[in-house]
Amino acid sequence: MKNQEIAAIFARMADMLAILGENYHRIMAYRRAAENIAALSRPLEEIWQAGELRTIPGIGETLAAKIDELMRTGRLEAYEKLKAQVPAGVVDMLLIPDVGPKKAALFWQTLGITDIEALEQAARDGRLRHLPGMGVKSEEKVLAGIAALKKRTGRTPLGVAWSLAQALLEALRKMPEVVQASPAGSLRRMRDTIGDLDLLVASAEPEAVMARFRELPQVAEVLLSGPTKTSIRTHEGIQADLRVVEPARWGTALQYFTGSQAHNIRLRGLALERGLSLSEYSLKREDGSEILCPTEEEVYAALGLPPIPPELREDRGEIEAALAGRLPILIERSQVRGDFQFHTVRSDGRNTLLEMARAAQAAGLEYAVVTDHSYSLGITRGVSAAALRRQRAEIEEVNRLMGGTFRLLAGVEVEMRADGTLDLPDEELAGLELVVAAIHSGLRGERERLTARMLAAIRNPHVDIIAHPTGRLIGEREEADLDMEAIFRAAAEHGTALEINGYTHRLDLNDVHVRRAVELGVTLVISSDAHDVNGFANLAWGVAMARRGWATAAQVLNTRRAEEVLAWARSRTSAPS
DNA sequence: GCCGTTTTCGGCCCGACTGTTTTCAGTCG
Repeated sequence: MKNQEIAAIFARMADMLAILGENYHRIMAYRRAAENIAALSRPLEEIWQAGELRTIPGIGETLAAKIDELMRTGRLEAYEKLKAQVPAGVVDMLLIPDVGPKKAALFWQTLGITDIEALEQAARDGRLRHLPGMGVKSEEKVLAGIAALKKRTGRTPLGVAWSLAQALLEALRKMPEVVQASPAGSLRRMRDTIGDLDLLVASAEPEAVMARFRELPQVAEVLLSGPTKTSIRTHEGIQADLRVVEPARWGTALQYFTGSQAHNIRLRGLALERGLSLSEYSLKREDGSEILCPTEEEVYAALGLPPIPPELREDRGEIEAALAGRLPILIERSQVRGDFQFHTVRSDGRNTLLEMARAAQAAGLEYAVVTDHSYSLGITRGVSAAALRRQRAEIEEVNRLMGGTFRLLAGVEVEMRADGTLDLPDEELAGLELVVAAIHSGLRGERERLTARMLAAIRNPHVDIIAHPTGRLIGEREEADLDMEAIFRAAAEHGTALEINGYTHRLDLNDVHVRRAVELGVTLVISSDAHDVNGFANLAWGVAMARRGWATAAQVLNTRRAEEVLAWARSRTSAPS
């Protein structure tokens, strides 16, 4: 069984236990286990086979036994029992905003409601308002929540959320009462997808800021608003939460509001060990006196920790690494010298080679690899072998025009065909400076064949880089069913680089995959996959995935100069495979 | 259910907002 499947079972069990009114901490234990399993960079099955389940944080004797049962039999008796007790539709009610385990249980136990449709009908009939703790307003909230659930679009890709947030932050920074404004939450941690936009403001006049915020043109609906916290929904249907704090409390507030929740819980535990209570307002001593932290660094320092980059704050070992003085020095966007995938009008891009070269240089790059699609990819206009040779002359011309300040490298995004071969002959590939290989079709294929197709490309000495390895498209297509562990090991063995594609809807490899690739010593490249002159901005999202995967500059090819990259590619092609 | 150079039992992060309530429960992050 896959990590995500087992994590989902434990998360579902936590929901069912909560509805049954079980001990809160027992429920949390299931949730923590689910989160930690979902975040594992290795297959749980491997850890199970090695008998090392108990090394996973949050997995003790009982849960280890449950995982063992799932791995051996494919089912879990305790889970089956819970499913027999709690109707699935009642668990689904937890998806409704403002409906939690207590209310779901109330509707189920008192009115016999066992799915969302029946709940909606009961609310319309005015049957919820008479329940204990309910009223007319709560009944309306249930209806509004069901409506919101029905039109919910899911999570938003980082790059899309980022620009929406920037617009709100710019508006906030223009307000005279605002001292400082920052993204927080998963946005600041640069998760690949974002639920709500979390924004933090420092101001001595929170009510004035809230009033102005509610009136911004981006606001479609005010969901709740108090003196320190306001939630709105934008016209795009995305929720934004604004918190306002005094400037003197900025550090604790930014730390708290950035999360993740799991990271914060660990930090608060560390604080308690030192006789301190950490909240978004301050560190409080046992005598009630407060330590104010205007900066985040002071919060971490007070707990005996170096500053931890937001991208690492997931409780995936960063606290242990920080305590041991072994935090990685993460790659930064400013260290990126080149780009390894972009397209021009020759395939499905919108700009010419020269326009793209100038845009890449304006984005701070020294070089970029031209990677128009090869011929067989039906959905785009691909380049034939002959067109590729003509493009080579164009590249040289553009390089002359750029006057030595910027360099295009001759490459291609060559298609891996279903039979594992590439759709350009070896002699054509040999004439290129860099070869990027990718799969665009048949991604729903069966695991063994698809993996074999990837491995064949990884072993091909002409192939330098595998583009967007899992093929996922956020919100549209799941990752292909691939043996990623085998792919990482083969890439490490053959020195083939794997791409972190920064295109907003790809972000592929994602953070968890990057982490495993880094552990296994795989060489990585970050690509913008730009299809027009604005596309080089995508490099920032690729860098974000690299950082979330604990990648340092040394492991990412983009930090090397063009000549070093070419030397790397030549050494690969000449090496025996 | 997990976890421990304070404990193998007794803890387990902390606070805002809303709505239903005369002091708090539920939800959310």
